[in-house]
Amino acid sequence: MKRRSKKLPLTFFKQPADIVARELIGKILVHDLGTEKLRCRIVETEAYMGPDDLASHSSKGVTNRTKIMFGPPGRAYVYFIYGMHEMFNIIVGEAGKAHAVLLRAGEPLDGWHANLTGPGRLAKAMRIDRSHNGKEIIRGPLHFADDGFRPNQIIATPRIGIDYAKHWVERPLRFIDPASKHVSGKRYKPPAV
DNA sequence: GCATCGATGGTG
DNA sequence: ACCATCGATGCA
Repeated sequence: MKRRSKKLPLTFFKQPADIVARELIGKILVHDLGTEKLRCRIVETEAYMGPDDLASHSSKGVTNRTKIMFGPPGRAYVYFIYGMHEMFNIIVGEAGKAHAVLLRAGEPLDGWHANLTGPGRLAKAMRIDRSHNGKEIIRGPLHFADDGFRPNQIIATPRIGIDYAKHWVERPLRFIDPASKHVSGKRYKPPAV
């Protein structure tokens, strides 16, 4: 049976990035394309804590690329990297603080067969690209929902691929559902039983 | 299973 | 000259 789900309100996204990143684990990302509705369970996120965070693009200040990060929460920040991948973030926190949450992995729902393990694959499978950059993603076809599911456990680890970020490298700002088989990376192994 | 490498283009 | 990645390749 399918649980009833509710859209997450804007107030949810006004919290700091580390809070939102943790709370998004177990929630649902929805992209309504009209002909079909793509849904996945979020199992991995990362928090980027604003200009002081040396891993965050916002640490470069306001540029053409990062200006969206300094705007109001609830909008998408989608950027292109390594010549082939689009990364999907949501701007959170107070406007101007440039907090953001990167969506790193999800589990396909509704019998959908897709690989959403890793940020590039998640964005591609969910059909999110640079055309969504700056778009409001609370009430529109792209939004987040809560169906009442709660992971048994949520674990924080260091973030992936930010070795240049000095003392921010080891900060536990990556959040995962360790029970999911769709988490990316190799930094966390569940303890052997 | 794990390590290494190259694709490929936006960015400052 | 990098880079919030991924898939292929080599070797075990």
